[in-house]
Amino acid sequence: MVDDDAQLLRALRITLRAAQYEVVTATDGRSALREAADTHPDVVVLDLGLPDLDGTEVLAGLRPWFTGPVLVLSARADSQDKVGALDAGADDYVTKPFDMAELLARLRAVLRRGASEPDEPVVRTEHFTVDLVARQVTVGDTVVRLTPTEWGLLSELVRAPGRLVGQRQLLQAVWGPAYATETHYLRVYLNQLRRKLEPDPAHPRYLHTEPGMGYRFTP
Amino acid sequence: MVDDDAQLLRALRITLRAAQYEVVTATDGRSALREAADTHPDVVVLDLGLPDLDGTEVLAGLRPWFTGPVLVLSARADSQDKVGALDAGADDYVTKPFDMAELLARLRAVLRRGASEPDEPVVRTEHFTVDLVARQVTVGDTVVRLTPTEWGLLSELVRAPGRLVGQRQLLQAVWGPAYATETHYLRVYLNQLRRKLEPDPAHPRYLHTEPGMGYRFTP
DNA sequence: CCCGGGTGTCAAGAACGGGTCAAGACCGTT
DNA sequence: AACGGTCTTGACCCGTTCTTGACACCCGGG
Repeated sequence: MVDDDAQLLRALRITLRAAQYEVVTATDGRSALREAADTHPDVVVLDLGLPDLDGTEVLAGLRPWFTGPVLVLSARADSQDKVGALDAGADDYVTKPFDMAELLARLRAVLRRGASEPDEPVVRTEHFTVDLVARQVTVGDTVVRLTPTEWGLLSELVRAPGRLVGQRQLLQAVWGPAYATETHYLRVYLNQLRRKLEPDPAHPRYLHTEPGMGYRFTP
Repeated sequence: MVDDDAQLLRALRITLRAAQYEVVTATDGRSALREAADTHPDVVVLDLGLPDLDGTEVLAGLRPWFTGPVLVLSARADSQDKVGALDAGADDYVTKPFDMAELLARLRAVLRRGASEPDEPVVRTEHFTVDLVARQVTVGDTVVRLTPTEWGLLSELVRAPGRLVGQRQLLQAVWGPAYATETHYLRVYLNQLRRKLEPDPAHPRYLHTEPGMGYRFTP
């Protein structure tokens, strides 16, 4: 739970405890990010109005590696704000003041969607490591520079280790919904990624192609 | 999209079409359930105020088999109603009147979470395993590559363990409605699947033929 | 005994999708 | 205005996959 209002924090903590949740709190953005990285929570409840960082910045800091649900609280009811937060990675947006029973129900709803994988901020293989938080890739001991597009593609694949990611899904995530059929882009950029990361780019060991379906990162 | 207000339905359809969604509509609960079963949508937007069935009844009819997200619309802002709908399996709850941009953002948010399946997504037999989420098939210890068509066929069969799946149903699901009579395809691809999966392809143990009817996967 | 519907099996050409390279378009910076 | 990096687009070759046709088989009924 991240909120700068100690009053509200206390009330929430009591209610959530009573509902059998374990609660960790933070009152500003920086400590929120630190706590999240330390405790690996199942869900984050985040107030947008924080003293140090903007709420969306916290969201942006969380999202590269945190795959669990984030429920945003905010005093602002403007739909601009809602769209911004949701597109920044929030799973739900509740405006203050809110009904406690509704918040709990929404928490149950987002948690129901599976708290599946344990989140790892850093993905390692024998040949390279991908640091989702620092946005940095290391091959052997040397840091490799990736372009924004290359990074977007790689992080999308690396976040689903072993799972097949459909080409449509990749295109929509990296380029946007309008590019869902531009499969050519994928070939070009996968090629570049393999040349930068694979020990033998011609015979990929980590970034596999599943013809007609998509691509798969195999750790 | 399920709503009895034709006006709203039309507006939504236009907006969603523009955003590259394919839209199927229904104006009452019963036809909504029928359409959903026929078209297997990725997401359902459901108005709670319907002429025939109560919205929660539709939700209850959907949830036993529909694993995708359901976004509920309602004129009622009471938090009792919200809690009820969310606990009945809704993924989000939006009160009318709503801002279109917000609805789209919430749609993106629930779709981003993907079609996570609550039931066991891995089907195992003594000789091979089918991981429906990772889209991977393993025979013994080795991973077997399937073509898109082979995978489509296999997943359709494996999703109904022990049950007979009609030829027409298979063809429509994998090749599309226009191919409902091309039973030859089934023979060719079942043959390939058996050669890849069965211990003795000539005497299938898992992928059985029911002459004149269809095929059956027996775990 | 033959016949016909439905099935299993094989193979070949066509169609498709993928890898690769490089030139041009685009963008922000200097 | 020039520059560097990045993204988009086009062209080519290649392997795979899909489609289609041919033929053998099994099994019941005439």
